[in-house]
Amino acid sequence: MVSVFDTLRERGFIAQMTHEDEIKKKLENEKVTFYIGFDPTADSLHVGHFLQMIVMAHMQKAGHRPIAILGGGTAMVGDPTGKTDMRKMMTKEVIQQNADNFKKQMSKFIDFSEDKALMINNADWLLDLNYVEFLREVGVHFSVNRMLTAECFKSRLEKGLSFIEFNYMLMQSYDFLKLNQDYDCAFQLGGDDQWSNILGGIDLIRRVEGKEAYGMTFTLLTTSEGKKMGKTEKGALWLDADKTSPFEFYQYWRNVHDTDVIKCLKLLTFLPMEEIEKLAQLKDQEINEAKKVLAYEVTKLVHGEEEAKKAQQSAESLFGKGAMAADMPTTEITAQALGEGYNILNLMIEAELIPSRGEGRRLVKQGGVYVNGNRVESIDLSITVNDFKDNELMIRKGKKVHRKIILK
RNA sequence: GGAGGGGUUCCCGAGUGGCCAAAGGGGGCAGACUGUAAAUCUGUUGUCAGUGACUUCGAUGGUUCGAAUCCAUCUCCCUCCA
Repeated sequence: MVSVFDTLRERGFIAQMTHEDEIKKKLENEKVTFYIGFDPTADSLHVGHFLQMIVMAHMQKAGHRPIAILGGGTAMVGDPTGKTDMRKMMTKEVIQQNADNFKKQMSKFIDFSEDKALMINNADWLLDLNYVEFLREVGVHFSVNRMLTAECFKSRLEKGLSFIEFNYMLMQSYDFLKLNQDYDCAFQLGGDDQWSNILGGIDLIRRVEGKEAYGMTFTLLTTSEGKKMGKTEKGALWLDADKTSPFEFYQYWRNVHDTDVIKCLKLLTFLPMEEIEKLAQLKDQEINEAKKVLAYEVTKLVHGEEEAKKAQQSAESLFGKGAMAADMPTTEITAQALGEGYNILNLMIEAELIPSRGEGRRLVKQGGVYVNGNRVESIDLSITVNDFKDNELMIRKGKKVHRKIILK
């Protein structure tokens, strides 16, 4: 039996940890309660969160108990880590709404039944804190001098750091202390950018409770060029099917860089290592096979097997044979609106393929627009009923962006 | 509270009365090359329109034939001093 510790290490999750030997031993011999925090700053989880949930799932499988902390309280303040600008302040209501969405999505990956995992909102204790008491209980234990030397604040000192954000570290540390007291949780995990915040909590527990606590961070999901992964032209890659369709989601992973495929397979899927090793042997064109596996597996985890299959089929017929795909972004148009003929540019605007007619003109001029597989030569092209086959029409922009128009 | 500096198109950043829809870079988009990859090269990047019109340079008013550029007020940000 392989321990979770070895699994995490083998798959390349671990970035830093506080006490390697103790952590390893504990994970192998005890049932450990650990926690990861999620700040509800958007209305859906994204890929960064996904990685954290995979870790939780690995840990849960090994018999440990995860606590997912929803940062309903901390999100009120805003984590300055990795941000170059001050965050927008969010209202209580928005944060609450986001937290609810998170909860729903998270339940897909983690088993919260029978106390196997907990989900707690830190707003429960943070919002009611008394300022002076908090300062006396928690504030005393923090040295401003030392905080300022932390990497996460350093960069912000040049751009400006407000007092509210400066306090983020104290609040997260307090979370850890609270969980340690109430749930006997002595182990915090997080993305590598959370390292200093985690250390803050460990320090606080040691000072207040005289107990040892542990921390571990994981590799941030970055491309080989060091950029954050999960960004698309529309912003983040969301786990919510309404915000990022399963097809788009699939395509994102289908198109990752060669150099990132294996890393992603290890981090984002539960495929056994032997299988991944095999895929790692592939060269050049064959790497596409590994990408297909990656895209399918990740989509399956997030959207379910059925959606993953659909996305895969769409992709194959689209890029493979050129046949009609069953599932891809569609736009409906009525025969009445179509009338005597609909200008191609207007149709593309209607289908949200282009933001303006100017953009459309450019695309056509440069030969980047196709209707039913034929390049559009003129911006005056008029689409009529005759262009539809079985009431369907395909418009393609560039090589990868497709839209199906349905005649009603 | 005092002194100074600044807010330019998606981002960074030039521009200090007409030649400015505004240099340059980044990013985006398309084409070529490919493996639905990367790198590279080319084109393009305010809106509408067949070369012209309209809206834009923190906000509002003013000076002027003409303002991103000058003046006034407001607003936000930064630096130094307290």
